[in-house]
Amino acid sequence: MASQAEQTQGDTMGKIVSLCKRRGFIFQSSEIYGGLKSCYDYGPLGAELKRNIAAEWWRSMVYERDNIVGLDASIMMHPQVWQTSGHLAGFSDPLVDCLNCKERFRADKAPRAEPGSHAVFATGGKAGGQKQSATVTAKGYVCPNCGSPVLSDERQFNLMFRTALGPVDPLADLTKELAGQALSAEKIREMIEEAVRKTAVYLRPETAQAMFVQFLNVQQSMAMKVPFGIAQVGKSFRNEIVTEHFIFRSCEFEQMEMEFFCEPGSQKEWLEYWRKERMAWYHRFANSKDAFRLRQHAADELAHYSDDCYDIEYLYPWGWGELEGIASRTDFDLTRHAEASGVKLSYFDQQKNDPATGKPGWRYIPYVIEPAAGLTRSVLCFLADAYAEETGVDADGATKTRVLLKLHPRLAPYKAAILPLVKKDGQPEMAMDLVAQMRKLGLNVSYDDKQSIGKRYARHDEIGTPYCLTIDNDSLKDQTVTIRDRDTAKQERIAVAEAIAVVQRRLDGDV
RNA sequence: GCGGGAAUAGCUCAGUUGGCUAGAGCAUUAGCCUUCCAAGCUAAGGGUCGCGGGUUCGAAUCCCGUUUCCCGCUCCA
Repeated sequence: MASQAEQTQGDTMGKIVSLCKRRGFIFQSSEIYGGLKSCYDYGPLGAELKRNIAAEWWRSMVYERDNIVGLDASIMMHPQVWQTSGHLAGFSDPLVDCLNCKERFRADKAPRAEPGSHAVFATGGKAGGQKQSATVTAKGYVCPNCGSPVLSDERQFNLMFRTALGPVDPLADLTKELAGQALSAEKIREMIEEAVRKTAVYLRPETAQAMFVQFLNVQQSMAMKVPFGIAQVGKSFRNEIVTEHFIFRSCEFEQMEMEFFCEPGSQKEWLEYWRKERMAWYHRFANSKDAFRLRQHAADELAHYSDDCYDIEYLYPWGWGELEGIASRTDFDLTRHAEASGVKLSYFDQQKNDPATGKPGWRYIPYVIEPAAGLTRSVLCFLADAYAEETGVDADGATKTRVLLKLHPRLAPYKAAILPLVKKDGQPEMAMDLVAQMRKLGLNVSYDDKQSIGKRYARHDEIGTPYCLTIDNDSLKDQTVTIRDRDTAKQERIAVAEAIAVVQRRLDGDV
């Protein structure tokens, strides 16, 4: 439910949230029990919208290309995957945040310093900042990055959801062992951690790692030649500290990621290529092209594995926010997994000469460009982009506001609504016959004979149905219908067969 | 995680210093009527006022806790 604050602050977001609930797009999870933080359910129409977005992504990434194939990996993976990727740090080792340079580090690995002494560091943490000094606290260490002693508390901190694989309670034996023993909190913590770790598995915090781990299987089974990509759509889970903006930042979310493996040295041009491709994809389905922008990460903003990165940002109702990250991940992931697993995750190109030796045949670890899009965020983005209000005058001369979702026909839950003008005189029968014809063609259409024709038009405007085909008495005589366009509300009378063709053309046409 | 705000019917909201059986519009359902943009008539269903305690003769209203949402910090491998 939208709050007062949201209503007063510019209530586009509130209106979207309200429409989502009223029209069956998105509900809060477990609402009858008071709701569960940051969890949302996609209702009948939201499920369609999300599926359609994912299907269009898949079509443009996989079906329309020779060199990209799909993957649908398990959400739980071997814990070593997360050890290697670096996601696992923090469960057993307390982490500390530097309040000066924002570095997060392990307390036990930090440089020691005498408590009470003065530590000198640069403000902002990077070269060029002003020199400053502060007293080293009782912690007895400073930030490994900038040397500042101004630090957060030590915290057991991890964004991953941890669970146990196997039905045996990992704490059963430990409980017996601990009962009656007088141990320090640290010791108990350590013992619990050790017991839990034996059966611990994690819900993936990103889908990407599966593409790296299955790199060889995919490459060999499909005889892929570099450059090639592996695409995946699926759920990921992160224990976000702050969840916000409806479905924008939630602990359970859905990603559309593609790892594109290319020759070392070619990453810059591929990054450029994917940046353009992905922006064009959003533009193809959106009304407001200006609401999308590309933002390059600053050098100090880049993740440790990345040598360049762009975000595609969207102008959400509350401001610019991330929609997709397109990162140049170098050979970091494959190299790390190769080292940790002992499996050679490399590629051999017989056509090329090894640049180091000049001899025929080049074995290398591919570089990776990763366009990682948020499917959940795309749902919100396309809803916001489609939301429109038009003020007009109704039949009685009163001012009316028409709410409509100008969704691209490919994304719209229903491709058309088939409406008998009145519920008699054979009109419902003819309408249902038309519905059957269109469903046979694979079109998701809606039959609707509830209430007045005006209300039905309004309802379908609000859920983004691009066309309404209305059956009246003339339809029965000459096999015509009126076809109404959602965005213009204009109607014309055409033959039934032509109406079906119009709907199909918009779907097959210039998307 | 910190600070602030909010929660009354499916939606948007009223509800006075604590006081009658908690209301309205829209939406929903049934019937009638209707030949093109939220029409009309008749009737019906739907709320233990987010949840749990407390104060009181009496709580939607006051107090405490809690859940969820929003805003601002913070965080975001």
